[in-house]
Amino acid sequence: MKIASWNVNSLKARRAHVEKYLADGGLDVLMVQELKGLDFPHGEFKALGWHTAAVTQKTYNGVAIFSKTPIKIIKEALPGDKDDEQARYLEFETNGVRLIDIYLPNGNPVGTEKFTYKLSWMERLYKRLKTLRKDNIPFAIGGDFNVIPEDQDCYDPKAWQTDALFQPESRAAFRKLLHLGLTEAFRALHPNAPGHYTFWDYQAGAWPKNHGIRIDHFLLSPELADRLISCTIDKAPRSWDKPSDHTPIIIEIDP
DNA sequence: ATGCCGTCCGAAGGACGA
Repeated sequence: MKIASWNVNSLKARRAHVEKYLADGGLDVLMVQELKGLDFPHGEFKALGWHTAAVTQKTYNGVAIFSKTPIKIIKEALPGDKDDEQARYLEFETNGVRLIDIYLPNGNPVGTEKFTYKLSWMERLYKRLKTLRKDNIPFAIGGDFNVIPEDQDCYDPKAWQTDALFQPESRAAFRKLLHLGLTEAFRALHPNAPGHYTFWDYQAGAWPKNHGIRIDHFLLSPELADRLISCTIDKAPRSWDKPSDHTPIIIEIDP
């Protein structure tokens, strides 16, 4: 079972890219982030053979899933704050597996309510995942975590020192998720391997110079970690015409 | 030290991203 996560930076702008990836990627499930629009063309994707679900809002955020098998939606929002209307969370089951698609808040600039929102969102996520662990529900969570876990996940740690993605608080909150007994798929299979990124800024020639950061991740509960076959970053879509600034990360799970 | 680029909304340029 192949599951991919990809921040597409506008579904409207990346529609052809997504359709190409669904056609050629050999995926069972694709989870995407940053739809950046209210409308989601369920009918058009159904015609292409995909079950879909989406949580959207106007202009910002938004997450969606594509699956070859029917989708049972579990939650369309992260519990813990009824006033939070940002479309960043989708928990579902498909093909007998619990999956979670997230677009974790960016949090910049540090020292503002945006950063405290990021940290509070991560604490709410911790509580939700803790519940799933306590209830012994196997799951995989993937998405744009907007966290650079370690120095080796960043081409130039100094350049990111003041960024919300690299703050000690952000990284500690990420580790706290791992301390629930979760496996970070890419790093578990590729330890001590710097230079592997999932995001490259559009500016300053970041892509050709491989000045990237690794911020898109999959975390697996123990049962699914046991079944993890591979975790790869597919750099190809970042080289396409008018690309997203992120590229897909893919896990393969033994069925 | 800062902007670089891209997208949205909407019809100019600010908000946001990371």
